[in-house]
Amino acid sequence: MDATGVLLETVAYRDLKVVDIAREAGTSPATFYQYFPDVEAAMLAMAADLGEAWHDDLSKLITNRDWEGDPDGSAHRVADGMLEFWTRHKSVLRVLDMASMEGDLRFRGIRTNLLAGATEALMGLAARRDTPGDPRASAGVVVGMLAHVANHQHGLERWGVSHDLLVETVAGIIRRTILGVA
Amino acid sequence: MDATGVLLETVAYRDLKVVDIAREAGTSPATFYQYFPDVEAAMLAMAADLGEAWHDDLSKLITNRDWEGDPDGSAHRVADGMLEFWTRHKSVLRVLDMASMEGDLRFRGIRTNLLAGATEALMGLAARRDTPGDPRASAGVVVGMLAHVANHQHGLERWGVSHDLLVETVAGIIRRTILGVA
DNA sequence: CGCGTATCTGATACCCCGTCAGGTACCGGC
DNA sequence: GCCGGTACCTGACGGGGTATCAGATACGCG
Repeated sequence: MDATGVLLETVAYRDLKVVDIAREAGTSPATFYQYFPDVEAAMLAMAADLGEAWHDDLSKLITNRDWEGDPDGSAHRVADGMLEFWTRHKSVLRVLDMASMEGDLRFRGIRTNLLAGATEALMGLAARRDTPGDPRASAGVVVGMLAHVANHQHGLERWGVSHDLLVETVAGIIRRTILGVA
Repeated sequence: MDATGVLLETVAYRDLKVVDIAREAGTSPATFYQYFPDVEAAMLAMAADLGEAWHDDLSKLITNRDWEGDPDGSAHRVADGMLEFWTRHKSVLRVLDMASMEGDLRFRGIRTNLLAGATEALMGLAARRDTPGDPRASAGVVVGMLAHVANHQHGLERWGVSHDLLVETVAGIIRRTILGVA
């Protein structure tokens, strides 16, 4: 799995071969097949691990905030934290995202669970503050936006939107959509 | 390219083989290679076609609106139109998205160009109305959000967010982020 | 030392990739 | 009707990745 992660940093998922993973891990392809039936299974395991490890942290990122006293700073902290998390694990999250889009139910389950912590925290926040609009839909869309922006961060920067400006903009949307504060 | 499109509806990009495309097109693999050096090149061509065909339509979707008289309805119309467009071409757009995430500059160029019409239209709208926040960043993030929501529409529906509610929520974010109307 | 268990790997059948030389169809000039 | 040109298609093949299995190797334990 480590070797898979390393290769995924530089190689497109489509071109990720068992032979290369085995070579990177200093072993033979046959050994790989003792642990996983195919590359997809290895990715599934990596995604599951990531979900396990971060489910709680992501929800804490939202709940451990003083939303009443400092809504603006809190929104910033959340935006920044999510972007940072996504950047750190982008290669795995990319595959997770793509497989979910393609309708793979196992990956989608992991993705839903990984984001559930964050989404439910935002949902509760929106409900408690009586923000107009459906809390579930708002939270889901906001989390999705965060994921997408994180994935295309590099593209947006090339297009002339700096990291700070991005955080600023995303924080604004969180504030207005979840907290209902202009 | 038609055969590729058909297969992409049911098969993951990772598992899209030249043999299958050739079979679907009722020809031999060697024929495929007369037109494209590999599967990626075929996808590139399909994405480019899509960009060509929709660049203008997507910007018209935004500019052909009575934003002053009916901001709410206009935002709805835009949200719905983008989601519909994405749904119609989801298989190609999925690949476009993924390749862009993975840093492929050719795909990213096409994606930027495809979205440029819509993004610039929103940018102009935000600038004209003196909406707080950077117009470029706001427009970029909003368009990204639309793309992401469209890609994960099915997942959100499974999670309990109906299509109508999604359009409603997204329209709200457009209204507040671009128009500055609560 | 000897046995059981766990782990690894060389060898292999199969499939897909990408290329080339050589076919086939069509067309315009004679 | 023949003929040469052009465009397009394909069978055949070397190269390489996939997935499997039988057999080798390492290790723990009485």
